Amino acid sequence: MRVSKAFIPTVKETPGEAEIPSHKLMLRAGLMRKVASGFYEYLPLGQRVILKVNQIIREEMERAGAQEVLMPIMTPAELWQETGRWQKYGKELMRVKDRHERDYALGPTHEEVITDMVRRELKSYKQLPMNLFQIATKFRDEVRPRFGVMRSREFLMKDGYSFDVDDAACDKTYWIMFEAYKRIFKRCGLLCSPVEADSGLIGGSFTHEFMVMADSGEAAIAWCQACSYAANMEKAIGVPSPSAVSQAASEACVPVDTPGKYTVEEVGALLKLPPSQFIKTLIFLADGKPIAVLVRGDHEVNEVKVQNALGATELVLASPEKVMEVTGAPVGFAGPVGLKGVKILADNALKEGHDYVTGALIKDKHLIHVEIGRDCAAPWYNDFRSVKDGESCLKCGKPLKIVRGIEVGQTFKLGTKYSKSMKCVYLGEDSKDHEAVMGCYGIGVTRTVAAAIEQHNDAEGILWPISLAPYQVHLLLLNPAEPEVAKAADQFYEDLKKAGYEVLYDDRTEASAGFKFKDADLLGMPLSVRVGSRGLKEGLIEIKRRREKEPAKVPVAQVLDKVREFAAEEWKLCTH
RNA sequence: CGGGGCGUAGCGCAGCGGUAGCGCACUUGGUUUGGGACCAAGGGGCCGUGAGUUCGAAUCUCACCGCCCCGACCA
Repeated sequence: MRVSKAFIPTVKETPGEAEIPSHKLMLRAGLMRKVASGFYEYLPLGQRVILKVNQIIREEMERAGAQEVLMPIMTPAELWQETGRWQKYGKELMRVKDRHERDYALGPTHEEVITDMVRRELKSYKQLPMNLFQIATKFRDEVRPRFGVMRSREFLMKDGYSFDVDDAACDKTYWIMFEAYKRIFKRCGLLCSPVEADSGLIGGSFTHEFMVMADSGEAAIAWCQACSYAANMEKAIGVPSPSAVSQAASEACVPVDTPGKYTVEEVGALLKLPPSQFIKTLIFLADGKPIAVLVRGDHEVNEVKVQNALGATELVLASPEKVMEVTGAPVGFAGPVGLKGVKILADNALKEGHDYVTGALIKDKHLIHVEIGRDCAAPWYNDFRSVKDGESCLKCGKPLKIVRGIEVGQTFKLGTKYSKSMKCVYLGEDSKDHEAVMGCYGIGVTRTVAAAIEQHNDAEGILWPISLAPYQVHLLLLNPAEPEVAKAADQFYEDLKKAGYEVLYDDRTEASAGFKFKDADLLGMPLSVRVGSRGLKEGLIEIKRRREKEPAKVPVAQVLDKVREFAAEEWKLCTH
């Protein structure tokens, strides 16, 4: 494509609305424009990247035995009512009425539609397994769209659904999809890790989120580089640092004055004791009932873990008034000793330690020499805290890092949740009806594009992995006014195309060399070929990799070989 | 939905009671041409919308709309 004829509106200044690198660069490089909050239009360059991601997904899904279908974006309310999600989904489900006042939802995901489709055709176990996917526009009326295409209301998603005869067969399919996902993201040139996660609204028995590591990510992950253990903070388990005191206190537990000191830090400073010798006591309301959660002074309560352990639907921190009512003291002086009438949960890390300090349930007093089990009843121990950065990995003992990640895909084993409520059954070998066992597998296509930029950019612009780059080679004609230079560049354009490369040819006569360099850095094609009078005089052409600072200068006759060599190196980074 | 901020030229911004401005971009002519060139001449605005206050409103007041950020929420 000649730049002189292309629709690639690059922008020098950063639009004010953009916050994170991918959003800024997608606007600046002319990949997309915003139409309204949460809606974007993709310009030619953006669309080319999307098509590349789609193609990789198609190839890997087909390799894994899935078949492509296409479902409507408008879905009838009755299907959602069958599974109860018409009520449960909330405002995110975009509801619309047609001219006959009939209710529909714009599909945010398609479990109901696909289950309906399959149940109408599924008769015998001989038709299973069945694994179907589509790449289609999804609509979710997000509370707060942000970060450009990272969290938009309309977006492109690959969603796949599998149907198997039983649990074991579903597991097998799940792991085939899991492997396919790893291949897809590797081929997209992304550093991506599957993490154990919570299953949320879709429900089901187990699930992985595929996270692209990037500082701007919305989710925190505990990650071990040594053994590649990775888990969502809601699930992650680490080995805590040793307790401050390992021997039981011989003295009896006694109150001390701590006037005006509420926090672990303040009381610790006053008593000259480390935070890890404290028991931090937080009062929560679980479905309205007060509970106390104990963690070590240097740890934080993980509310999702508490909520899941209790099986509660709602967990909120108690108000100061409620704390007063439950503990008999203001916030800051709660403790397990003498605490009556509430269920007490304690984090596992507290089990090992001794001689603790904790609130005395009296204003301005704390207790020292506290022994759990001696001074108060043994609580319900479980994992109730968040992993801390630098803690040891449970699997290999190496330090865990807390990193941020962008969720680009998720795999769920659904079980029979949908096939049961929607009666998606087949006749088994035993001549009886059985519910199909389902899995579902999503990839945010447009989000993957943003994540790729998030992971591959510098101060000048994008650095596309060659597998996603809109064009593999950016050819720059530096001196368009000089006929012999222009002629040479034109020839390279033809030769490179003939050699099978996708070439963006900056043939503009009005743009200066410097302008073209800046545009090339911004657009981020992995390779650029620079044809100028300076080099041409000596018979040399510059070939520059976007990731390298300096170009290679090669004789005219060797340009294609050098391009081939560099391209091969780039492809190695995107090969599974 | 709570808190904060912003709406002025295509983009980035200034102006904050008295004739609507700057930089970039755009058009024309000329000179340039290896890291976002220079000179000259131009075009482009219901100052988000509506109501008020005022002799006079981009500027003050109120309401509404839109957008952005933080939070709650999130396959």
